[in-house]
Parts: sequence; C-alpha cells; structure tokens
Amino acid sequence: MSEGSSPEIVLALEIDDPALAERLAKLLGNVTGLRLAAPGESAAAAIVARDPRIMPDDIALTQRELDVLALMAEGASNKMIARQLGISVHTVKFHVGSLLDKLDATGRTDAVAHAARRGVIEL
Amino acid sequence: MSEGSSPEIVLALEIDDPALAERLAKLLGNVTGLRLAAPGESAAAAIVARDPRIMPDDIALTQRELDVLALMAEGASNKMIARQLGISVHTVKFHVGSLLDKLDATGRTDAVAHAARRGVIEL
DNA sequence: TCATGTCCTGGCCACCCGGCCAGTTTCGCC
DNA sequence: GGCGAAACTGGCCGGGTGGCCAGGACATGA
Repeated sequence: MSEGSSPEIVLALEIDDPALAERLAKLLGNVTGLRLAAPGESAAAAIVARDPRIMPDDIALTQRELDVLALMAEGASNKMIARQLGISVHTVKFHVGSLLDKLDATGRTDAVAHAARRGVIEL
Repeated sequence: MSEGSSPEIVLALEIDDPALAERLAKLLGNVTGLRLAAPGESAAAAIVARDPRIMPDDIALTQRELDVLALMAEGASNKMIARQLGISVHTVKFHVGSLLDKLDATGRTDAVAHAARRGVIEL
C-alpha cells in the first residue's frame, strides 16, 4: 500500500529553534502531497538543523550530573543510582533536581529526552 | 517577519533516493518563502532520509500506545496525557503498563529510551 | 581570609507512578 | 453468534519522585 499513485510524504520536523520550526511548519502545513509527522510518527524523511547549534554552553553539566544523567537514561531509579555511585538517595535527588533545572525539564523522563535531543547523552 | 520582505528559508535536500528526492523537490519547489539550496550553498536546515528499517515488527504497538508513548517522550505526566487524549488517568496507566511490558522497560523513562533506541519514536 | 561552587547528607511531605484487582463497550474475525 | 483484541474506567496501595527545608566538607580563586 506504500507505492502507487501519490501517497503523502511524511516529513518529521526536527528543528530545535522554535522560530525556525514554526516558520517551516507554517510553510509546509498547506503543501498538498506532503504532511508533517506527528510526534513519534515514523517519517520518510526528516528536516534537521544544518547548524548543530544544539548545545549552548551556558548549560554546563558537572561530571556528577552527567553520571546521574547517564544512569537515568538507563531507566535506573534514584535508589539504583545511589547504589551504583555509592552515594545516598538524597544526593541523587539533589543532582536530579539540578538536572531538571538546567535542562528545563519537568521530570526525569523529560530530562533524558531533552539531553538526548541536545546530544548531551547518546541513547 | 514583520515586513513583507523575504525571510526565505533555504533548505538543503539531502536524499539519496532519487524518486523521493524528486518528489520532494517538486513539492517544495513552488512554496513561497522557501527555497531549495543550490549545491554547496549553506542552508538553514536540511532534509535527510529517515531510515525505514525502524519498526521491528516483533514489538507491535497499537495506535493508542503510540499516542501515549509520544506524549511520554514529551515529558507529559499521566494526568497531562489523559487530558490531552481526552481519556481517564486509569486508561493512560493501562496503556503505559502495556508499553512497559512490550518494550521490556522498568519505568516510563526507560520505555522512552528503549523506544528511541529502537526507532519507534523520534526524539 | 572570605566567597563561591560542587558535592554530599538528612528530614519532611504532597504527589505521581506502577501493579494489582475488578468491570465495561466496541470491533473484526471465524 | 461466539470469541478475542483493543480501548476504556474504577478502586486500592506500596513505593518512587520531586520540592522544600536544613546542614557540612572541600577546593578554587578573589
């Protein structure tokens, strides 16, 4: 069912810059034969930023925060992270709190997603 | 873009598949406010191919699960997802449970990470 | 010396999460 | 019609999470 006359081309818009993303979305929104992918939808092609200006250095993560972040990305709970790093759960929460703050995330899942998007961590 | 000047967005088309590239070029060719980059020209963004070998069929997620998963990747809580989808929190938890099971994840953060790794979702 | 920043720890608490039980409707397939 | 899958909803509850308060140790640099 994929090939044939004219199936819509699904494009994923993966631009960090909100202004550029919005302009592109508006421009591409009413192009017939083309559709922007919903979040998570698999697309035929993706629009990515040409200039990887993704990681602003004003958000500098400390080594310990990177440690915690990496384990968070593995799905580890605070307790597991504490055990792994040999520190207390309270300290883990402290670092997680800093992470949420610096990454502008609402929760640990959001933090991991943001970090992955920015290339801070590799999934 | 307050004035009617030309904040043209230059897009680089970097698709290997000639058929897809041509279709995209044709579709994007006559979109005002947008221009395809000449070879070598610096562009604001690029259109790249999306590897289509992404959805392993051994883990088949339902449409609803994909909806929930996408919102999870945005850092949404169960309550937010419920509001967004117009369903109850219990139903969201039901789908999240299925997701954790199918993706073999220990929690929602792990589920999002696994899904991203497998290409089920795009971050 | 004093200030700053990182890292570490504790308690407390409201809320969220995930797993368990139970049920309903709707849909396509045999 | 029966039957399973998907989607939906409810209650309950132990444990996890995140935000707030407090503090101390240690190194760097002004």
